[in-house]
Amino acid sequence: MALSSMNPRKYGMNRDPDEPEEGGDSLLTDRQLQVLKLRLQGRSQQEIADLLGTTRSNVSILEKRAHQNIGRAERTLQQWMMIRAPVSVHVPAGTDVFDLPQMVFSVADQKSMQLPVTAMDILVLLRRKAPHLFRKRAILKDVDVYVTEEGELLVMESGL
Amino acid sequence: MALSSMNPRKYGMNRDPDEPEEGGDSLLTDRQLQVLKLRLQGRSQQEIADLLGTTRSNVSILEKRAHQNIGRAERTLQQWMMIRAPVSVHVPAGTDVFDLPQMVFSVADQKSMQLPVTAMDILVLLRRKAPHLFRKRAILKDVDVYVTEEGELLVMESGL
DNA sequence: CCTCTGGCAAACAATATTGCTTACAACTCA
DNA sequence: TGAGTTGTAAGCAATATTGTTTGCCAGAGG
Repeated sequence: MALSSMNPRKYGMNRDPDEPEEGGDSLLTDRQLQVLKLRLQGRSQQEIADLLGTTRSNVSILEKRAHQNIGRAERTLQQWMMIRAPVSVHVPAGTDVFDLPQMVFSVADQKSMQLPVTAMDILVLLRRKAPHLFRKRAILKDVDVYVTEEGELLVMESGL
Repeated sequence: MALSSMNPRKYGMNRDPDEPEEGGDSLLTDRQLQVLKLRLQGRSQQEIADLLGTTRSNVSILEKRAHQNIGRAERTLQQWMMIRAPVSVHVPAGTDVFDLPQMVFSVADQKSMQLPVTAMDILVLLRRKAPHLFRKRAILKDVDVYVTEEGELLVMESGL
């Protein structure tokens, strides 16, 4: 049985107007979520199209727009962190990662802020967030490190 | 000089149709970003309204919708991580945090996955992401922990 | 009392986004 | 070669979102 028969939605209807979208919605529509989940289970676009009762091309576009929305969400949070972060440190390529916490703390000190993170937190988090920017103890490219008052960290290649 | 005179946009125009939005856009519109930045500088809504050449109420709504979009972005990424995570562990209240890495690794082992994180990474990351869910070595509420293949972590209160 | 501050509702025009279709192109694998 | 796979473009109807206005309401502080 095609799943679509349980979703007798009109053309172009992608949200329920009865629910006042209280505050708990995301960028991903129901349709996009269905496609993502089935895709993650290894199904082909054609299989999904049959399950959802639509065309293969449509599934392709639903998937594409879903990933677009995920990218938008990521960039939105990065942007928000960047404008909100009281501490931003420019780190030139070649810097020793072990010097990094010191650099962050010194900028925080200048603003008489006390960050809720330890030096080790910084090392662990940065390594995790951008492994491709490190090589052994060296930093490969110029990066900017942002830290919020809550201790969230963001690493970005300089000039992005 | 009011900033608005440099933004001679028509009514309802919130994006430049000439730029094909290559792929680097976020949820926050220019207008929303202006308000957020000025707000973070401590300005009042009325000040900002004067700067941008609009009304105080408008600034209030721009600010509100900006925060709505940030929330949407957060929920989107959480949702994406949840459906994508091959490892999800239910952790009952009262669990010792030091048992947590073991729980995660055992689930990963069951799926014969090798997570690119150490036990310490897990402790550091979870403490950082949800400090309010911990108290000394105990976990306060039932939570679910999700881990992706790339080693990203997410903690969520169970049933949210 | 008044003022400054902020949240929020309803309404509107303009623009953006979505789900969908049809059609064409490119790739891999047998 | 052919089949299975995926990306993508153009276009359409329906819905969502945005910036804006006007107006009302509430707390804080003088």
